[in-house]
Amino acid sequence: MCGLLLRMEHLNDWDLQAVVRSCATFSSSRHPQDRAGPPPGTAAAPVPETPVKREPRDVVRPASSPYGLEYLDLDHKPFLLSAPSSQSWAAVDDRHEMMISFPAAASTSGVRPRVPPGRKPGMRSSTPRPKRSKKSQLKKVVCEVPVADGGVSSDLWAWRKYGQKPIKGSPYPRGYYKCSSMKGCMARKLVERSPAKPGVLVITYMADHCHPVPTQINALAGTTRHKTTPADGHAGTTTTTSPKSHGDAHEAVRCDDESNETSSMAVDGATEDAAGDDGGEFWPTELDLDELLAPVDGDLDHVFDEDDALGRRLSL
DNA sequence: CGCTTTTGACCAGCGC
DNA sequence: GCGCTGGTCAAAAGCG
Repeated sequence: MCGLLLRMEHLNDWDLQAVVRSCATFSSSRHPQDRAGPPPGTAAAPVPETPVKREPRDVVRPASSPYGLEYLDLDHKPFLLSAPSSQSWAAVDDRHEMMISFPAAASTSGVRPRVPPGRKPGMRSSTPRPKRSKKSQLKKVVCEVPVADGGVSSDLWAWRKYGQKPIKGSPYPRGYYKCSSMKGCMARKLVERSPAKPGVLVITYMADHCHPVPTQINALAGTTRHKTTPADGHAGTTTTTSPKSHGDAHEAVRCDDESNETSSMAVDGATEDAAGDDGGEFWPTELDLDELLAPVDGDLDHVFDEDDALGRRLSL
């Protein structure tokens, strides 16, 4: 890969950490020595006052936030980061892209408030869902990851699939995932194959997590599935939060074609395993962006030159 | 037993 | 206003 492409636009108050963390994760997990240091992470992950309580949108995270977002030009035009192909991340051979888009009108979280559980059949009308934010206003982060990448670009979070829909114009269905790391977490992600590039998975993250990155793999998840549905680019969803293998993150990363079909926890678990190396701390949270971006530092000029081309890449 | 995925139905936004 | 489409819910079934 090495091409960690990071594109951001319309940055405002949305919590980017989860997203950034997501992308940071794969790179760090791919790069043993880079994350040799103590996961940085630790406590940096903002711990919500209550597990399910969302952090107020207007809360400004300290500049010293885990990923040092201050490195990013959050207030200006979109930019993108990419690592030179000469990168030492030999294991990563494909390009990852990420686009963060924010609506001018920060629709709260971009995702409607959680609907009280227990909706009864036929009672939907009695418990109207809050109006869904306009699609155009959803705050999204889009990552393109090569299918062959095994979903490494996935994240530390545990996701539970809650739906799948065929998408018009695309031969591949789109899978809908919610964060299952913690109940009440509104984080979601959509996974689908790019119609134009079947070898690329487009992962769209929406909303942010209301909890720190799970250290030990998700307590809520307990199963691992490996299914294959060759036809659609989505099935094969692998959900995993295997509570084992802490410390073998890299070996644990699956790259076989099957597991990488979709998001997943197989990968997530792998990265989580990495987190486990530190003894239960939220490792990624303090991942220093310097470290993360070090590989691309010298190439930013080059990257910016490509901005134009990238601007054409993803549009939601 | 607790979690997941699957799947059909419902709901709401958007375009015409 | 209507139809299409995408997003979500929740029951059912499967897995460890």
